[in-house]
Amino acid sequence: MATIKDVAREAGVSVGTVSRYLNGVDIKEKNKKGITHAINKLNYRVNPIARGLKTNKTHTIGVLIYDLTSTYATTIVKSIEQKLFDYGYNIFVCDYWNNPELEIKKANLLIEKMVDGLIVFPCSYNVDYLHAIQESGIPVVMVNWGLNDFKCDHVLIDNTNATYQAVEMLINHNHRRIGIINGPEDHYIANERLKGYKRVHKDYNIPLEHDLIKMKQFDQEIAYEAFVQLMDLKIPPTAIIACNYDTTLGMIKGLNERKIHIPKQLSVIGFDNLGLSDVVQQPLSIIVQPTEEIGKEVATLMLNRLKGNYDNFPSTLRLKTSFIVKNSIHKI
Amino acid sequence: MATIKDVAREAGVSVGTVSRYLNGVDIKEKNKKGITHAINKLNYRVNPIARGLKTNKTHTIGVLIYDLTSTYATTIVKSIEQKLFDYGYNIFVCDYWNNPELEIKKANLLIEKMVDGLIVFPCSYNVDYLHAIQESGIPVVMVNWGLNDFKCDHVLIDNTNATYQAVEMLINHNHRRIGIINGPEDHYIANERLKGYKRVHKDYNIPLEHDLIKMKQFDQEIAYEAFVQLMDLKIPPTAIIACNYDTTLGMIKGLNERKIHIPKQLSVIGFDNLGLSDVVQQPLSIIVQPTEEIGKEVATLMLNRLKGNYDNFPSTLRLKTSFIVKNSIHKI
DNA sequence: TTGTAGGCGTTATCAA
DNA sequence: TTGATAACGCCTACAA
Repeated sequence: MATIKDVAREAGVSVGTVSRYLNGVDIKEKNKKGITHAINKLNYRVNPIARGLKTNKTHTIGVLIYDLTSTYATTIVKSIEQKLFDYGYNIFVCDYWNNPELEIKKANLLIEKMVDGLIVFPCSYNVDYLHAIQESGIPVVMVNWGLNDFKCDHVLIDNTNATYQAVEMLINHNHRRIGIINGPEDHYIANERLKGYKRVHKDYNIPLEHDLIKMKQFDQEIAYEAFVQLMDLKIPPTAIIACNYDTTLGMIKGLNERKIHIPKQLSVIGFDNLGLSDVVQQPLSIIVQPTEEIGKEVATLMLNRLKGNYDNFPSTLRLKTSFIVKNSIHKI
Repeated sequence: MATIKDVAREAGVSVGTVSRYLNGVDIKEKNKKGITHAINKLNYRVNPIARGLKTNKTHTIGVLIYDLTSTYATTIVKSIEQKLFDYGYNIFVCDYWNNPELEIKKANLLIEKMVDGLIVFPCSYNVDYLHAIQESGIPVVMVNWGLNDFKCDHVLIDNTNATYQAVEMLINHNHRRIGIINGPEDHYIANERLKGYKRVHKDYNIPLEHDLIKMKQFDQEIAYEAFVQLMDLKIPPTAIIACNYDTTLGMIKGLNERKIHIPKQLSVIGFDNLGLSDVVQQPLSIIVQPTEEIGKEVATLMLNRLKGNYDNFPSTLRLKTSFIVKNSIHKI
């Protein structure tokens, strides 16, 4: 591999001149020519490792996600990458398999690799490790995860309103027994979405019924079981809302297995439209997140912080969801 | 950030001793204690960038995939990562959005970041760029993509047999007009899978019918259109096989839309079981790839090459698919 | 077994 | 504007 030294020798100038040229500093036209010639001849490319050693910048952003096979996460990551790439950054995706211990380990790995910034999709509140990272000057942006004690930039969606509006529609169709299949209570997203469910019940003076609220896991199989439990209640719900993609899939599995007709026998609302909407046979109303936009905002925020622009830090962007209404909601 | 120098000073030894300790060379017990103490006190961590500058090793493997949101690819990548991580390597996932130009760009980015090895999921034959990479001593492992002119390690699945056996089962159920929804002919995987389809027709003396063979794109929407075309034939097929996950989804969309009963009205076989099997209402026989095993083999191969073990290079592993048979095949 | 010092490929400072 | 040279943090002869 040719080094800057070789180029300098070949071009008959000093390494300083070559380095300056490489970094966009103006040099004599004549030298410029000689250097580009030498670079081409030697097929020289800068060594970003060596450069990083000196500049402490790698132009690489670490992205820490809970699961690489989560289409929700990868859809957003794709959008993040697209934008960052346009600005000369590339990303380093790490997956921590929903394991908080691994999360810390991998975060440190990323830091060791000298990423210039860190984008995190958390799935627990064990994010103390981010303190040190942020304090060491590395910008941290969190995706769809709220935190009270730790100050960093956030891009969220309006989880509470999303479920509020969806359930409100069910209520307006005279549903009173509405089941909810959700993640665990100590999960930020699950909790926010539960809030919407509760709030709209309160606003419409409908008493909450514990049996109808399934705070389980954001997991297809477990959601399926929750669905079965709901339908096996002495008085089953007349409508069910699933609170993320996996729980929606679990619910669909249950619908298929029990051959429940939508919307005659049951009204349903799902969450996240990640490709399966065409595959399910029955109509399905879906709460949709602006994944593309989320990614863009995350990237923009990160790029600002990297430039040293810390305007209104910590900033919290909250994006609106939309609601695709299909014939899955029945008036009773 | 504390450096090795700081540790040395704190422990009252030389940097050489600290470095040796860090790299597993035996040193005096007393010094060992002093150094570990200093390391803890200063919260010192080696700087892999600096180390990499010296050793030319980053313990990072680049993974180049065509699309980050492809569950097929990420499922395999996850398995790759799992294994590599156990051996002290981590991965750097890059997505080239099915764009051969970007593919080259991103590959070079990865190389610049000094990855020790490169794992590629190609989607075209424009892989000349890999020549130079491999010749520079960086091991390259290719996933499910065959190549005649370029020698590198491969992990494949037995694409041809997969479709052969599936179509054979249809034939044994007396189907003679079997539609196939597949990717483009210049796509390695599509082509291999087409071969199986053709071969079994030949072996059973069934003439091929051009109208039944849809070499389109591995894309849900386009596959849906192909499905419609097949069903709109004057004499539609009695059975259809879809040749990857996306085409399977497209086919299912068509089935739903036309309310075609499986297997009474049509026998169908899909490809790749990536979460959809529970979601579709109708029974679906599926050709399944051993994604976990593919990832493991890719990682193992890579680890060997990294160790300098180039036994039987280039090696081509071909893994068997399995076939989940459900009630989607009707005897006529 | 340990310390010293040179070098990995850059950037950045300082004179010239 | 340029060249020489000292860092950056680590590894590794070589000498002690």
